[in-house]
Amino acid sequence: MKPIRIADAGRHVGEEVELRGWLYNRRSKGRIQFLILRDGTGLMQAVVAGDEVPESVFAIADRLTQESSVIVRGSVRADRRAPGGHELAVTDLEPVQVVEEEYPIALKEHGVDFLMDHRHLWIRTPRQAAVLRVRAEVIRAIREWLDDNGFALVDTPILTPAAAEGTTTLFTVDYFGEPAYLAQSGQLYNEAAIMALGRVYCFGPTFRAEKSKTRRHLTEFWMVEPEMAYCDQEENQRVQEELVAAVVRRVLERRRPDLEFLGRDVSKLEGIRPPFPRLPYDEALAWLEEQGLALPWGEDFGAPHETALSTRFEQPVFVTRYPARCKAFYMQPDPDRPEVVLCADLLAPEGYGEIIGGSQRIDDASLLEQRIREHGLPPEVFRWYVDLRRYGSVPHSGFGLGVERTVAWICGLEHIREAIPFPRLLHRMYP
RNA sequence: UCCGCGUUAGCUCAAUGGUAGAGCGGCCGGCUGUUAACCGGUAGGUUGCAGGUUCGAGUCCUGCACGCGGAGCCA
Repeated sequence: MKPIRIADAGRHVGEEVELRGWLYNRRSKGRIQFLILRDGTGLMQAVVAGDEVPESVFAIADRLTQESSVIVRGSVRADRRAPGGHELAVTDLEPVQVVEEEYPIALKEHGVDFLMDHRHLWIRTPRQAAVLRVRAEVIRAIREWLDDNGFALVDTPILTPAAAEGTTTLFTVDYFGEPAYLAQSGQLYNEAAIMALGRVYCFGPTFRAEKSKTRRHLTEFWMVEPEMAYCDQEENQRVQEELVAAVVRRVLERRRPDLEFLGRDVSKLEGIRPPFPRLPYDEALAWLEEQGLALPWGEDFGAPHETALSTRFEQPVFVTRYPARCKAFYMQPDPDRPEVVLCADLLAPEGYGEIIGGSQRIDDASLLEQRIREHGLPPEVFRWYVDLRRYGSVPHSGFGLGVERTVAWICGLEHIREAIPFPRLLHRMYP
């Protein structure tokens, strides 16, 4: 008998098939039982009718408990009463492991802390599984778009000798008696790699030891960082908007049922289309002041400012040309206004806020050395980085896109912690 | 690190300073179209920890631990 997956059940109406999965729920009504099965691709109801199966099969069904693993055989039929429109008329049941203990996660509301303690089981629930499928599609879409547009994947190190930006707190590890740090960015290495390969990206976990307690922060998160030689900030932003639009389009194409299950208003995503609006920092500041959120020039936006800006447009918005003093040391000054840098943060709409930070990088060796000094960074650690400006330096740009923030936006999640299978938070390392 | 809130049954939550309860889940029973099914029965507690006030503390006070929400920082 042919094993099928629930997502494909609609193509097998009238056929005898086999489903291999887990019991999500069981509703028993005397001599008829409704087994709600899940297999990772979806949910499907299997009907065990007392007058259609042997007593032994009915008894097995009666003993099945929540999350027991089971193989079910029967014929697929359309039925309006079934969730999803079709169901399995069971002829045979093969329990693989019957859960003997009480399953911790009831099909009722639970608190976040309890669910996070049981994250290894929580991910089985339809909502969490839908988010994880969307996440997988987001990552696949990013990689495909970059691969198809001339970017080479370059894997940058996780263990690094020093801070990339000198600002954020890093996790320290013992490296044979010497301190080493978990990478918070692959960008600096990417800048070396583009001089070899032209356009590259790294895609991996990054680590920030910041004691952040917000819905937008994890201590371990995934970031894709494209970097491009012979590329100015204008082109950098065009690449960003094309990539983001392509990812949204792809998720709508392939994971629309998951988005709808999550209750996402997909019309908002369907409207995402480049070009995205550009908003210079100075104009953003003026607009924020009108909104009663005044900020002195030179300050970076706080959470309320970012949220306000990201609800102003239907599209993601580029906030450009920040003051140099609130940005990283490697950013290229605007030749017309050296007090601002050629950079942009991309803020997702609907209040989601920053999903990308990008900039044109300094390509002059002596200016870069000056900035390293000004930021109090150890010059010897950055020697190789300055070298890149000595041997065939070119204008170049790049950006970093936060995977979990992007997934949270696309799925419409309240909190970033549901956008990664096993989140690492300030007070959470388990499971 | 700062501000605010919280911690009572497996889970979600009630309980004027006066006998610790409900719903869900578990277990037993009933029901042939359920939709987080429903109906009846039943078991289940060191009220986060340590002190204090009081005739009496889940409730008031002090300290601690843990968590949640937000801020700062950032993707």
